[in-house]
Amino acid sequence: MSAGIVQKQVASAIANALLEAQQQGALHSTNFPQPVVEFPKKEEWGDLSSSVAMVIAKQEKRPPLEVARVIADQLQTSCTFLENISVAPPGFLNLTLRPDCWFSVLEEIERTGDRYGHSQIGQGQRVLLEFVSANPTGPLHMGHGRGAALGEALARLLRSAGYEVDKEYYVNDAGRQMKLLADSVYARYLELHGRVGSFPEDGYHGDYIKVLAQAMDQEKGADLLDLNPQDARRECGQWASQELVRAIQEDLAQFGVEFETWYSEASLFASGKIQTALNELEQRDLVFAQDGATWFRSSRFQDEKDRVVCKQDGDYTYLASDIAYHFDKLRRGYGWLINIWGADHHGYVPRMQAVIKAFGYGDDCLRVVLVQMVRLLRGGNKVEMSKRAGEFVTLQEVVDEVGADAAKFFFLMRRSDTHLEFDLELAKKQSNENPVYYVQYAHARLASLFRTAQERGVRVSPVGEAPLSALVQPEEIRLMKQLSGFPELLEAGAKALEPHRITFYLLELAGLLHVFYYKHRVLPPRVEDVKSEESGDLDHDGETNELVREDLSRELTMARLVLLKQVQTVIKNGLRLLGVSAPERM
RNA sequence: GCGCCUGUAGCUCAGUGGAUAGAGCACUGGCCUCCGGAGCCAGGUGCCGCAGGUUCAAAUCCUGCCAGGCGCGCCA
Repeated sequence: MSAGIVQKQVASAIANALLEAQQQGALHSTNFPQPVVEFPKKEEWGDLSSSVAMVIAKQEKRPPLEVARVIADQLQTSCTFLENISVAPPGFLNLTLRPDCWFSVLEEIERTGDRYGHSQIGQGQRVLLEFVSANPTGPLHMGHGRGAALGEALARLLRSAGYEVDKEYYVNDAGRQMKLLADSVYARYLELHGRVGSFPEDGYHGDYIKVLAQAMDQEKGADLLDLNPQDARRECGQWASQELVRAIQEDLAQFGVEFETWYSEASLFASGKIQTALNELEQRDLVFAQDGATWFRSSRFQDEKDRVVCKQDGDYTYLASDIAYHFDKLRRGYGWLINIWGADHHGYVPRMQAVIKAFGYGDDCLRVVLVQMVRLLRGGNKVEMSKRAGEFVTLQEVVDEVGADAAKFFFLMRRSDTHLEFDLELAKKQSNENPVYYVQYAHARLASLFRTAQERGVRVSPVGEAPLSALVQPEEIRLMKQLSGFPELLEAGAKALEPHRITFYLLELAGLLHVFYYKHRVLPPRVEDVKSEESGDLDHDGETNELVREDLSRELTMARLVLLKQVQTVIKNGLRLLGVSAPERM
């Protein structure tokens, strides 16, 4: 556990107060829940608040407000780090901490550095995260980009929470789609040699097929014309899918997404793993023959009906591959499988859950994260895409146009199960409309500050040596509070599989930083500035942007530099989890 | 017909049991002699789709309905 150390401290203080109150007869319950401590919505309500009084009111058989007062009295006497404590209807405990409580957060960040916020809730459990897994029948498009960004961020988030995550891409290099690809490429190849090939009815019409045929022609010349059509087609298919997989790998690498393994569907056939998995099911009496086909009894496991795994013509269905694939994942020792799928595959989820259960695993072993469609806009107008005609915006085009950072950040600004509007013009804008730059700018601004400090010979001291008691301004306290919430954010985000929470956190943190930075100075003015500035140091005041005086002592400079160093660390940590760069300059 | 997802400010969306529901954008007006103005400040908006229910407490949980999206193959 590494929920924010301040919250932890307060929670245990409340827990102690409950016990003490009970020993003194002020409370009667024998069992107390772990007190929940959270940031209240309004600053007037204090730094932290707890609802514990309302939770135990029932077992105490007293009104929540009365219970809250008892706890408050106990805390008042036993707790030294509280500046103020109050109760509010219907029974909240509102706590205001002494400012120096937050200093421990700065120490914690300095001590743990780029691991600040990490936890061990995953306990080293091995997770297989499968995502993208687009058929190697064409280039990746926008929707795949969303899945890719999500998967990469999720992997990093889960690793930060103590899971051992492997990322895997399942390559569908078998089956009907591959046959169509082979036929399409072969037809284009024949055209190159002046022969009229019959282009498959539902083949792939995109221009990239022609490009593939040309490339293959360059490499192999007219060799394929001598083969019988069946062998030639197979050759075309294998060659094309290899090329496409390589192109996909390049696209993803440029997008900053890499996989530990690329798992071939065809290898399941070649190695006999499909038959092995089906035999395993047969031993469990979960397959049967009917109408000349072989069926899996998925209805035993809350699927709506049984499913065919081997067709009348003897071919395996796609489900058969998936059964073998997931069986293999489990056999490789992963205790938790996470699949990121397009939302249009949601109907397939119960079937896959049935497979997991059929092999004797709990249904919590497989978690499917569904990703909704991306609606692409350009300056507010919808960009039409038609996969049929081979016209779609590829991931490559988007990355070329707006950059990998902006693309990833935009993909991760929404919960995965909501539709996403992606406006190319907005993502490109280098202005306040663009959230990516707002966060990155905060980081670059701090980097610049530290460069300037170094130029002027001002050293950033270790936290332990800094006069932190100089930090008393609301903007400073707010920053420290926000920093203290980072560990809890990562834990909760990992549990919920929701990396988008990090983007919102970073936008808030960047906002607090910008406000602070506007209102307060950190470095003393240069000597020549002081001479020309007879009226003394200027600074900005509380809730307005009017100029006011603020004495900038040496101590204050030191303390603020140390604070901002930790802010920079956390922004960098957050951006890294999203897979977005934290630039030193922009 | 059945199933899954979504419905929150003009727009795009946060918020999944807590207090008077938030942010960005858009709109209006202001702020740079100074560490990066890609920044800051001020201005107002809501039958939280509708109706019941559970609870001390519901945007959040349950039920029904309405609207939009997506599925429901011996396709992948």
